[in-house]
Amino acid sequence: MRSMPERGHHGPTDPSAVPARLRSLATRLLGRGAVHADRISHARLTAAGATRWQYATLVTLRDGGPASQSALSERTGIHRSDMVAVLGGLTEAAYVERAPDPTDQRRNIVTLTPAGRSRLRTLDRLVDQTQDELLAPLTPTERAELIRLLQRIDDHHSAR
Amino acid sequence: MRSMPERGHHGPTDPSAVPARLRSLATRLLGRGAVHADRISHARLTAAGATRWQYATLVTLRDGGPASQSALSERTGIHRSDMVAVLGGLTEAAYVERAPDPTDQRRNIVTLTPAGRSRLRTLDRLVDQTQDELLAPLTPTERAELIRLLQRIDDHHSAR
DNA sequence: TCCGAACGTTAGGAGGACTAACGATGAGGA
DNA sequence: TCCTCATCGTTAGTCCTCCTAACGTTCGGA
Repeated sequence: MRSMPERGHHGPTDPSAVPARLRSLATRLLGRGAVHADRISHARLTAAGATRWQYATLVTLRDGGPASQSALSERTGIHRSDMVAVLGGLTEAAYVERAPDPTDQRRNIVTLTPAGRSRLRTLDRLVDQTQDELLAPLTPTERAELIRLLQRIDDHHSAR
Repeated sequence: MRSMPERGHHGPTDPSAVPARLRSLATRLLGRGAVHADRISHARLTAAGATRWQYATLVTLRDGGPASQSALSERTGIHRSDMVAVLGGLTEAAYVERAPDPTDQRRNIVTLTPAGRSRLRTLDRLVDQTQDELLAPLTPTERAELIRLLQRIDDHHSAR
């Protein structure tokens, strides 16, 4: 059924073998955390035939209503050159409609379809599961604290 | 001087435009945090002609003494197929020596040279600066807490 | 009217994390 | 002892994400 190689799992098997200096580097921990997060969400989403970028785009359309591609790009953080293919896939699946903006010929207006809205509800549940799997070792309080700290870092480095 | 394109900075300029649902996803925050971390450490390290992988390898040698390539791979989390090139670069710069293990012809024994040890001291300072730049918006207590939580996640998902 | 900016699009590159496969070597069991 | 299987270093190549460069079109301000 699956032709592509399973996304594997290398990395250290024995965490205690990792030098303390490396183990406590925030840059390294974030990188490794992202790898775990990728592995988990990629697995769940591809099993449903979706991608992270598609999900982010659908959420943004539900949240902010119809928008141009560059607005979607800005809000999702997905590069506008990558957004093209994302919307291509979503349009093909009829989760989204792409029409020229009558007031500005340069823009497309992207709209969420009912099918897209329904699809999004499915993906919402899937994404909730990925959060749970990723944060499994943390208590609810710790999860909230982690998210808060990560938001602060993201906001700081995204600003300007 | 630099022939390669500067690693830019796209992403949302206005964080408030990002849907709340996306903004609070741990998977997304980790991904974005890793991007910021990458940008910062990549910038500082390439300016010094080094890479993250080289640094991790040097640290591991200082911490655990001479080791085979597969041991280094295990301890750093760098894939053994990538370790080849890392050690190639370090050997060429004479920061490291690679000699066949007399007790096991399959292995190489990698040793840190005095030059490598000195190089490592320079990089240590650089890496400290990257941590500081990345974690700038957090207090010392928050930094420690973030690191602790990220370690828990990494340990959990790295185990077995 | 002209110039510069914005928009969507295509092509492509860098870097990280892998898989697959190879030859050589080692170790354990029949 | 012989055979089998695992391990080691190595090469080649894949996938994904993030990002640059350039293009033609369209808009808007001086």
